[in-house]
Amino acid sequence: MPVFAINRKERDRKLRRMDILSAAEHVFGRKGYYRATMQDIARQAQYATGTVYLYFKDKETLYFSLVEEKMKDLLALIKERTAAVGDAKEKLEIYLEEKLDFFEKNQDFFRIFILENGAAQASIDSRIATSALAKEYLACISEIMRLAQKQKLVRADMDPSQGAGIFRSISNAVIMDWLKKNMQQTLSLRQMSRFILDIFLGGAGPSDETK
Amino acid sequence: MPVFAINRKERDRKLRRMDILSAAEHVFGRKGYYRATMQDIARQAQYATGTVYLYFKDKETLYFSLVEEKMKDLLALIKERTAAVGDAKEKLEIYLEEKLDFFEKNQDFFRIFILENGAAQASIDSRIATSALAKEYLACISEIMRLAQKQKLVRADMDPSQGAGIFRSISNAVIMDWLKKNMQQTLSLRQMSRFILDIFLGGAGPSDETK
Amino acid sequence: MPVFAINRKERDRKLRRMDILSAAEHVFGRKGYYRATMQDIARQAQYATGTVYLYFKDKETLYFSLVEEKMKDLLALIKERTAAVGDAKEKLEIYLEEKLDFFEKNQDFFRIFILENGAAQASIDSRIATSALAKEYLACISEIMRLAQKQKLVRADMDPSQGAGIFRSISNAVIMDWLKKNMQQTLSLRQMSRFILDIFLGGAGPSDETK
Amino acid sequence: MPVFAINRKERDRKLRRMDILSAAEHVFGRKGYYRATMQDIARQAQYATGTVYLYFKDKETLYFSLVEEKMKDLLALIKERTAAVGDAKEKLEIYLEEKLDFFEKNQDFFRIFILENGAAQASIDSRIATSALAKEYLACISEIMRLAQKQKLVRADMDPSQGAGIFRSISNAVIMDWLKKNMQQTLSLRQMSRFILDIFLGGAGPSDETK
DNA sequence: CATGAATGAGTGTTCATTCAT
DNA sequence: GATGAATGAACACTCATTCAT
Repeated sequence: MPVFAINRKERDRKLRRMDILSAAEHVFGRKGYYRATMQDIARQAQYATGTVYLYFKDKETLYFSLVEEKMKDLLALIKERTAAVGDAKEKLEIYLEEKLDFFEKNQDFFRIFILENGAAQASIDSRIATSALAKEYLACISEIMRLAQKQKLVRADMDPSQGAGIFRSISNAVIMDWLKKNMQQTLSLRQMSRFILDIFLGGAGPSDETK
Repeated sequence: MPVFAINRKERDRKLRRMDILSAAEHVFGRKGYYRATMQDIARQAQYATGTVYLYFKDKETLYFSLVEEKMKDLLALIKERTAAVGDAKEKLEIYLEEKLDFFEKNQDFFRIFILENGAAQASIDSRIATSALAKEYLACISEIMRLAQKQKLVRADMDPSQGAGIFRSISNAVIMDWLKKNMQQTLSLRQMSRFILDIFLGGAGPSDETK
Repeated sequence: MPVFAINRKERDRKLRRMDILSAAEHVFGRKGYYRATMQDIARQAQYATGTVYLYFKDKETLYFSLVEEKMKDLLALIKERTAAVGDAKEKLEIYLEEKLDFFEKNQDFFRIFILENGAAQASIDSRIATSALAKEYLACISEIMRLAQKQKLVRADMDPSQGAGIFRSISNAVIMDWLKKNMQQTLSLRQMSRFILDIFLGGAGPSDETK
Repeated sequence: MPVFAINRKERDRKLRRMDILSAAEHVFGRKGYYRATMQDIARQAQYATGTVYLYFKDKETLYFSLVEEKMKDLLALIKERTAAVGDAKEKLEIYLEEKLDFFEKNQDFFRIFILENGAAQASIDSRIATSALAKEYLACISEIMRLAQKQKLVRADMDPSQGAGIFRSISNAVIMDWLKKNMQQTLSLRQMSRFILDIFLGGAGPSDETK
């Protein structure tokens, strides 16, 4: 019984934690870090202000927990599904599909992700710059990039991490574009996967067929 | 003589305004909008707090003046130099060179630019989203993109504004990369121009020569 | 029990609100609106600065809440007690007694009241000029004045609202005088009621008996 | 020549001082002491901010100089004209006429005067409370009041200073009323003189004729 | 554990006053 | 003397964080 009780308690605790993270995602995603208040988030989660502090030490911790956990989910999905295949092009396709699916379902988070990227890269706010997960995320793409070079899918004279940065940028740009143009959601974001890969590998120049 | 005096006054006023804008660029570029305080900026400019308010109505106005004026400078450079040529590829090259030169000289501002881009795109903070200049900037690249399509430089089945977004993303990614890796500044950023254009037009796949 | 709990909460909230209003009365009454700081008031109420803002949106709101609520109390007393009688002279007597009693107990507020009157009449500060309550207060006296004219207590050739203004002025002058001379409080202010009425109705000329 | 020069200088200085006082009257009269800024006043006077400080030590001094000098003018007029007559009633009439004339010509100042009265009486702001002139003004009316009692014009059982206070209050109330109702200025304020005196001496009760 | 009232440090902004020109 | 740009102290208000209930 005590075991069950503890389990229930822990489970409940996790549920509440998730409630708060969801609320935080919603609020941070709409207002950004500074304009979001802890009260906004607590209210959104239907808890009292103080309750949030039982689950997260402070605002910053809440924010980074959110970013880290979402990124971890995404990264886990990607790693899991790409691990199974050996072909670099297929890995890139899977990576894209997972990412697009993920952000189609987590649009609030995409806005956070974009800003966080910017802030991290610009090294404004000490913050995430040092996040292990952010590095791992980059490393994961870089790894695929290296493989792609070995398989002659990607030109050899390119720093894999730079390639990863470019690949990520293009996909982010396309997601952003989709978010703005496709507010009505008639078209699935996932369908952009092939287009992104084409652009990344073949560029925006006229397709080979035209040649 | 009074005419001179007036000129001197106006000139001095502009100089001081520039001092403050420079300080703002420095501080906003390092801390971001919210963590930067008006005192930080005043101190950086070696003025008293109140003095800043003689030149800018409030913090927001200071920030947007900075963004707008820098963007205007950049846009003016680009427009002026691309206007002279008719070839789309050459236009893209010039665009890149100007942009790279500009951000090599304005690294603090690049960080602001990136964040502002993110915020604007994510529609967080009403802010610049509606900035006429930001739109003009986008429109300028879109225009070149349209021309590039007409000249068969870029595939026809691509929304010009999306193409512009992708082009901008790639160049930003490369600038970011350069900023991080090239802190020692041994390599001129401008030299990345050709690389970026290659990637954009030809993709990251193996170069044609290898085929 | 929950019902009780809610009642207790609301009651406590009202009590705290009153604490703050009392402190505000004290401080505004001694320093006036502009020289009083929110910290003064918070300290006087033995709260932190921010606490005041939990009960009042801003300084202006606090000030006007104070003025309005006190005026409402006074007006309610007067209306309630004058409603019962039909004789205009008696109404004026009751009005005076209530007003004198009220300001004897609320001397800090009398100072605010006087200044507010002045500011409102001088139309300096947009402020209370439009206060519904201030108008109602005036209207209430004007109404009595009209009745007094019908009952031949007051000369017919006088604008009731002007009569009300004069009546109020005389009573304020007497209260002011009492406040200054009677700091020791040996004499009840209420006892000036008959004197004020005599002056208003019969003037400061020699009494009829002497004729 | 030097004598003339000095005279001219002094005369000019006095003129400029008057310019500033006029501007101060205008601005203080419309905005009140705290909301008026030294820049408002300087601009109104068409001088630079610093110039005001060449003539008045600080804001408070400027304000009190204004109040004192205007009051001195009024008081001088009243004293001069009442001195010539021996009849108390006539003195009161003259007093009223001068006061009404004065405030008809100095409506901005009347607002200041009213507020200052309130503030002084309420002893808010240490300020004028101790002003010798304000006391002298009161003393002057009190003196007339004493005479009026000796001449059986005013009932003997009334403190002269209180009588003065009441007399002043009634006249202020009437001026206020006139200012509000007579914005179009069709009726001269001076014509209210008899009415005020009637009210003060005979009260608002039905006139003797009706008896 | 949950609550939300209380806290008070921190920031944007104003404006009386000074002083170099 | 006149100017008005510069100063910086002062204040209203916000919000992350705490803690008594």
